Amino acid sequence: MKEALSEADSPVPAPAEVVTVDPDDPPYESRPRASRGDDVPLLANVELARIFYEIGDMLELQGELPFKTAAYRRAADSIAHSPADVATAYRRKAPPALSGVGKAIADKLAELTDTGRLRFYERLRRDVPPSLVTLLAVPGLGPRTAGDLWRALGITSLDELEVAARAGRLRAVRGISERTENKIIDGLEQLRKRPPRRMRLGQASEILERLAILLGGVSGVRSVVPAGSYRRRRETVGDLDLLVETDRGRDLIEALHASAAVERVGGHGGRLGQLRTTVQLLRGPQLDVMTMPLGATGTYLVHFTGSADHNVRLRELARDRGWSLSEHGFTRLGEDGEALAGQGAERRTFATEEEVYDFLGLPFIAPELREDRGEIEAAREGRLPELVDISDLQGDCHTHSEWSDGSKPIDVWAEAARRRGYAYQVLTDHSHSLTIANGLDPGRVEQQRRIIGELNERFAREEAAGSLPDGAHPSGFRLLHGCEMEIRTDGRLDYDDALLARFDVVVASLHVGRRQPRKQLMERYFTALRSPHVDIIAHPSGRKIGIREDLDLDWDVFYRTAAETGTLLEINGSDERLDLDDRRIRAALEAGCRFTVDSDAHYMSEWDNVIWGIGLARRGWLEKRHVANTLPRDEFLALIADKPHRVA
DNA sequence: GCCGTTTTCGGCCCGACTGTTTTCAGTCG
Repeated sequence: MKEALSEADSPVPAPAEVVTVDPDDPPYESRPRASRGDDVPLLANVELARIFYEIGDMLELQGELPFKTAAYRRAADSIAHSPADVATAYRRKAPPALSGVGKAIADKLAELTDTGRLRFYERLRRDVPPSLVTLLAVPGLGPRTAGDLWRALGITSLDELEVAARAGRLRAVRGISERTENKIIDGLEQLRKRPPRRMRLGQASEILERLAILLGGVSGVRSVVPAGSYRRRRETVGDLDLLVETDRGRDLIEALHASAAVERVGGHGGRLGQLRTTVQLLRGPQLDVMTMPLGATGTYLVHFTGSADHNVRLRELARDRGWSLSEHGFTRLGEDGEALAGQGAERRTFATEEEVYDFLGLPFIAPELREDRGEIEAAREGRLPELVDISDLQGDCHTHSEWSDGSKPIDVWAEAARRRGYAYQVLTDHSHSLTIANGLDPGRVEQQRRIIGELNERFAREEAAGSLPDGAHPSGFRLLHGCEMEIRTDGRLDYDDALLARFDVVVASLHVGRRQPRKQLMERYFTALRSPHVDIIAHPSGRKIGIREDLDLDWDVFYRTAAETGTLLEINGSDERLDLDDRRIRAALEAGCRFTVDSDAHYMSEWDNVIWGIGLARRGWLEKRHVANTLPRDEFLALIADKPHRVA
């Protein structure tokens, strides 16, 4: 079940920081619960989830029943992915219905939010050394063996493990040979050398495209499909997965192994005409390649796209209908509930994913939704969203020219955007207080406006004369004058109202003073949200994945204020931002917010960031009507002009 | 520990690979 662990979205503080045990504090049992209450800090969903993941790990190390440990992890998944703020809801005595959370875990959640502590968890941490959990990161070392090593040799940390392994002491434990011992030493070295790092979507895409061209050229190959978390558009990608439809699997595997892109061949095997191999790419990630039989790719695509949790649900559904589901297809279950084996077994395979879902009585579920976050129920009840699509975008509301920190002159952007087929693009150079990005003072804003006006006049003349460039939008193109206005540390906006009123679109954001306390940050955002001129808040959380943490905000209040004032929230498609993230998009949607999906392009190559933005929007269950820049130009401008503009 | 238009008890997802072992358990995706 490392699978479930690695799927946890973002790192959270070490548990030691979450549950504080003060030696001078009277023991919990002696304090009446009511005396704690509101001064207990509320834990974020990821922090709560982390505790339950860890409980699952520790129980497993203790040798607890697998179903019990799995139950804790399922509950942790549910908490981590809940759009509601779980701790706040519990504090308000209105716990949300979370699948996998029954009485026992609900009680633990109540205790945690009420007192900031969990006695069960504290006891476990006394019984099972918390550092033992770190052993599970060693490739090939699972909870069973780690628990055995701890009980037999008292090993509780990576350092102790290494010392014992090098001294040849591990093989004293039953089930561990010299060979296994060496494998553990290898695993430890791998762990040191290559810390597990997930790739950004853009990096994954580049590698996958190259490989798809390589493999697509091998004879017998009919299609190459990237699968796994990349296809689901998770915000970062670990290993890469490629599915190849071919009847000449051996040729394919040989071609891959012979490629200069491959540093090391891990392993390969397969059966039922389906082959697979794992390779280490040169200066790159690990790649799994699986072949699919011609014309029967449906269950393979479903299986290797995942997520693990989604697949579990599908297999349960299959089971209910008397079938066992695997990547190879459906197999009829016998009287005893076991899949029938051998020649006589009834098997079903399908050419497409649509047919696989149909066989299970479900409509097609888009890859971005396959996380077991309610999509199965929604599919069953016919209320899956009609997801927004990249082809719905009519314009981009966040781009930079060389006037601030972008790369090209204004007219070059405008011409290229026109040929790209957009109906509009908003030029949003930085405002003057952001001097590091060469922000524009009011004088330069006026100059910019004149240039944009002249360009648009020329476009209008050309359209009237019927001379549109190749690829142009049928309704023509206009460059809209906007800005990315800094919300200053003292809470003031960077331009005055008179100047702001003259922009077509005002995007506000916050780059400096990120470490201010929550109250101050919220005040700054309130000023922008309540301004009649601010249309969009760009990259609201301010995070950079793996580099910079989120701003400390009261998110529920933020969403509510955005919805009330009709301020749009940006989904920034830059693959190092991806901000808002999918969980926040869903929460904001429930609060009644509306969105834009933007590239934040500084270079033209970054225009395609909207692909990741749309992926994220789809993971957040957004439909076309929720995304403002899917509107035709006139409607978009009317919406912007008329704030508030809430979703009906 | 969770969960139920076949159940409040008895189930709970699938297959491949690996290693240690003579028939299976642990790990992984």
